[in-house]
Amino acid sequence: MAKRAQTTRVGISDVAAKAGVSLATVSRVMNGNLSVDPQIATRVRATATELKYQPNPTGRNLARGKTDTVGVVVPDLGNPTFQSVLRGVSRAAALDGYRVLIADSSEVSSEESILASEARRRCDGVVLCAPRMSPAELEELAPSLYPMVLVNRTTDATSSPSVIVDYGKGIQDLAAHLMELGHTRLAYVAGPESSASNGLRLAGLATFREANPSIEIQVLPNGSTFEDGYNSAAAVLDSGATGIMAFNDLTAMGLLSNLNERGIRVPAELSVTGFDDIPFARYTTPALTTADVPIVEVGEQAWRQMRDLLNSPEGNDAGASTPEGVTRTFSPSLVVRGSTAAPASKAQ
Amino acid sequence: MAKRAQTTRVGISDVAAKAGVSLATVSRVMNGNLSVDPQIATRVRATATELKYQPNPTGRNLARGKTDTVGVVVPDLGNPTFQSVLRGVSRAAALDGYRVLIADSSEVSSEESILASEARRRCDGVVLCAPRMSPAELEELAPSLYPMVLVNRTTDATSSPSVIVDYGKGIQDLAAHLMELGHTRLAYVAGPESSASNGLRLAGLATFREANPSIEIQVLPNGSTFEDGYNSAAAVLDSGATGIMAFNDLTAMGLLSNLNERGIRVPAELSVTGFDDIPFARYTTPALTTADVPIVEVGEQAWRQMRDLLNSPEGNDAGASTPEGVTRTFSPSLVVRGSTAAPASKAQ
DNA sequence: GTGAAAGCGCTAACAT
DNA sequence: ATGTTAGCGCTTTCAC
Repeated sequence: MAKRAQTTRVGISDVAAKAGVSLATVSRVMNGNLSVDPQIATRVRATATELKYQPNPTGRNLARGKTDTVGVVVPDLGNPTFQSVLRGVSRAAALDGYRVLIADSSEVSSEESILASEARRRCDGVVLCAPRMSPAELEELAPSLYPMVLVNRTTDATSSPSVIVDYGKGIQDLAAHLMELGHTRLAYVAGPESSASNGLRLAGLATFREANPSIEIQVLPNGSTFEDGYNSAAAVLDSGATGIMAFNDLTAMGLLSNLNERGIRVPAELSVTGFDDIPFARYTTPALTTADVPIVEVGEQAWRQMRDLLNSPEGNDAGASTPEGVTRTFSPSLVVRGSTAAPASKAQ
Repeated sequence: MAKRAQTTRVGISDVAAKAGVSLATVSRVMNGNLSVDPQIATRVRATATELKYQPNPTGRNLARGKTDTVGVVVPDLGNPTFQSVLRGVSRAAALDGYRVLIADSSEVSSEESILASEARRRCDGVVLCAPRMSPAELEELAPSLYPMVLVNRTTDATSSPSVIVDYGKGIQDLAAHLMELGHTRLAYVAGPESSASNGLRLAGLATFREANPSIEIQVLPNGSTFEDGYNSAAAVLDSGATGIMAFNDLTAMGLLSNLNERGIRVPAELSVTGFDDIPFARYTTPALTTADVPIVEVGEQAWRQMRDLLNSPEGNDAGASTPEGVTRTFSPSLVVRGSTAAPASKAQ
């Protein structure tokens, strides 16, 4: 037990005593239960205010079997994408009276499962961003994490809802844009190989290739940072392509920077596109044509899916078979700015 | 009570029964209490693993009177500064087995106090980032938030520890750098008036002025975004100053962008400095001279202060008078790059 | 070294 | 409409 050297923390019983009612009544009043005499309710509320009584959430949590908290598991809190997802979840959840507990695995993927389970135990559900986790591991983990909402991936194990960004469509839109401009030789400056969203872009390009056999698309292995983009310039120039699709805005900006130093004019000699539409994209010289990814909305939607799960009749216990296999897809939207134009001489 | 339509959640009693010991023993084993016979301990652990038993944190929290969770209150999760503080706290706290609960007031300062109190009740302590909260409100709130650590501000009410960035020193370093370069007419393109860190920069400049009466420093009211910086160009040029200190890197970059469009050469005609040293700062043209703010470290330090408070003999109850009035200050460090140089003709 | 039992602060049957 | 009471799942005295 807890024979604590307690100071003066006000508990529900203090209020009950002072207001001359039972604990249950105080509890009812505090929870807005209408079945309390208005007069008494008022008196109890006054007493609570006077005593500065604030219900202890832990006690409540234990009694109600829920915490009004949702966990958000991310591989890296330094990554703008996950920061935005987190923000989206946090704000949307707050509107429903829920809070967010963070679980940052700091890129240590071996800890991811443990972290996620831990978070799940402390919360009513988990929003999982685990792009690198193997499908097998995810499948094994999924049941114990229910209710769970997946971001940017799906799983068959449990029919957990997913919120995903259609990176494949985004890159296709970009490729189509370049094609329509008259480019016939394109190059994709790829992201990290381990990146799931890079895989999605690659798949999108494969689709595009099939539909447009006349267009050449080279894939140039690269990374995800500004510097990676900067360092890709030589390969880009060697490729002979006139339409360059960078993995994201950051690499596009790095590329732009190097190209500028070399005196290569964009978009006159080379068209360049980014991906994400980060705030800076509009301020590069020239302003960057890119695909806007509504990532905060992804977080908001993830919360909504979670809320539906939490409110579903199935209840929130582990293992149960569940109905909600919903996948919500967000499509990036093409944002045309100054970094793309018709190719210099060639086609068109 | 809770006559729940419970499914098969494994509790401590299940383990106790199956292992043929008492609840207390299982608890002791799970908590690494050495006073348990090694043989029994092993058996209990095996049973726990077999049953996939995981202690319920809520029950633990209630019994122990603590949650192993710290709340981080921020005015805006979209602001890179707070994102970094959050990240610093989260990672440092994780190393000590603590988790982070987010409270994002979404700039609604009227909710800030309530949010902070709410967070405090759910957690063992609170890291408060509330730059706009009035000193009076903070003073009133502080006692009920204990243990609390303040970021970028102090209060006298409770002697809560603070972790602050010395923006005043940073801007003075920048001014001194320009002065040493030979500039005698400086201009500070200010941030938002409501910004506390802007006030700190202003105060730093006042100090600098006193120490260096021969240097002229104009203050040009402005904002905090890239666009604000862009739009400040006219005023900057009108000022006649040759050394320009922007509120932060973003506004510096906006200014740079406009200056570039006008064909004004930096640093040949005008020297420009930023503040923060965001990752992009090194990639502008020319690369930005700025003051690096170790903001993630601020978050980490905030956690350490919190940990000290949590471990202090005073215990973590409200109202108690406490010893720790420690303020930890981080000084920005000057980062000289290409955007500053000796003035064209004038002095030197 | 181990178990029995008393809580931690609250909610929710159930009875009145 | 209100009170009584039995828990929620765990920790921790206290006695053995």
